[in-house]
Amino acid sequence: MQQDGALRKIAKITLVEQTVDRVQSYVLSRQLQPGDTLPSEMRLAETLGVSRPVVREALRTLAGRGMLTIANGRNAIISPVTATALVHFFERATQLNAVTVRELLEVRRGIEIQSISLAAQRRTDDHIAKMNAILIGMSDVRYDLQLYSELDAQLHLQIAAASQNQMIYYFVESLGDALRQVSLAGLQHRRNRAELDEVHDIHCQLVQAVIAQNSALAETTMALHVESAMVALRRTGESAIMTGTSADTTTSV
Amino acid sequence: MQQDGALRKIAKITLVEQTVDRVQSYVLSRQLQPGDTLPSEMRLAETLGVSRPVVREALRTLAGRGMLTIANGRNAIISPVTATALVHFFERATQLNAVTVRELLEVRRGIEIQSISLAAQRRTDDHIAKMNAILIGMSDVRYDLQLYSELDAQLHLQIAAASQNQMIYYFVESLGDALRQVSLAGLQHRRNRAELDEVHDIHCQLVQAVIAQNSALAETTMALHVESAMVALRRTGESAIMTGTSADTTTSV
DNA sequence: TCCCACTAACCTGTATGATAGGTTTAGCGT
DNA sequence: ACGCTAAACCTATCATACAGGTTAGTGGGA
Repeated sequence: MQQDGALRKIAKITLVEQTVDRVQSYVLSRQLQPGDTLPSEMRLAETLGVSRPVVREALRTLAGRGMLTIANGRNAIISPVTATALVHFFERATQLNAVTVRELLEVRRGIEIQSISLAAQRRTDDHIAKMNAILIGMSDVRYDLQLYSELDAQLHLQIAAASQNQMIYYFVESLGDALRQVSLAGLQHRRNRAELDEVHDIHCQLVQAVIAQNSALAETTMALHVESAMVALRRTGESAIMTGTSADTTTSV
Repeated sequence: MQQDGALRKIAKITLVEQTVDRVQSYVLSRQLQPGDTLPSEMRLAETLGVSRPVVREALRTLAGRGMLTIANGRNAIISPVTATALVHFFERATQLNAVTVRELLEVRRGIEIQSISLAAQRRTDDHIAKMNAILIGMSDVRYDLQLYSELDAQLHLQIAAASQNQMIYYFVESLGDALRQVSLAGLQHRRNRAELDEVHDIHCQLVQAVIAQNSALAETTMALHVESAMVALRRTGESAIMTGTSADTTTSV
């Protein structure tokens, strides 16, 4: 009786998983858009011939993937595409140490260069205005690391917006999130004023290149910018390895 | 009456959502690694003071995010980080037309350039050997679009492997997946032999640059390569817009 | 002594039924 | 015509039960 397990395994997709697929097909076949609602759990259960708990678990799975929003009293709603799935992904990768901060920064380098390259080609006057506004704010808080890094993130987002590429925007958003959590605190502590001025100067150059629609210059400047972050990280990485973990006094005295 | 909505929203986190967070904290606090198991649903339910269905729905949510694997008879298992979450994300973005193929290709451009740049710096002889093996295979099937594109994907993956950056590998993997589904069929149909030879030639140049550890050359060559794909896409995009929702496997009744 | 088959304990998969509480809508009253 | 309320609908959660998969221990046979 156990030997047909090999065959069974193929056929042995659980009801919940089948339901996940079928709900997904339902959404796809009707071309449901963000904001549209699914039928109620009871109706889905009847239609698909399964019990309500099975439907609920399937919906939770899809909600976990970022496809649905579930709330009390309302039918499930199709979610718009957002960066949350990416945020979860990066969060998890860093928490498991499956991926190092260095690796994230390298990805960021590729994305940000592409981002500013497109931004230089496609930016509108409106984008420029917003970037300049952010730059002015940055100059004001230039020596407040907390506030500055906040505006720094906004500037990079604005550049991504100017790239007219939604996907790039999501990546810049989620990568910024992941990197802030992982390394920013430790990273920025050991910067003196000269270095901070230099960083701000590069930010100005970035915007200048975008204004001038000089995408080659924008790319190289951005490369410089990200690489300086990598260097700073390497510097901190040597002394302050994982302040968060156990109080293990390594014997490397 | 609507004003307390803000307050309500804070207090009104469902038990399932709380349980999601608490299970996640549990995993984090114990530093559970891929392959490790969670306590049984019953034990979790007791520990957290909720019913088993609530625990199950929370676990399904986390499984949807790619954090857990759930199977019959076994406790839930911590999943390794894989590209599946990214695949779902890209799949959904393209299905909703929230993102165009052009946008995906632009992201790919940034990632692949970074990928090959690092590959040129870090590749080992073993990587080179595998790339050459793939190139030979490609040459053999040079005019069979189906087989060629398969090896093409493998080559790009091998380059990503040589970059020694796991995250980049995931991106190359999932972007390849998304782009294959969306555009490859239509895209490659209108290529004649001369163009195919040209494409193959560029592939050879890519590997040459990696071998020579010339990362600048590798970057520009890759830029060329991806941009030619963009041009080809634009060409097909004009006539064959959205072969789109193929009525594929809507199998089970 | 060693190996294998079998069973018992544990676990997830799924269904049913019930109740509490949030949302929406239609109807009622002014 | 407008506002309010109540009914209808829906999700959230719980308790319970049983079927079927997995694993480990146990006892018997070679």
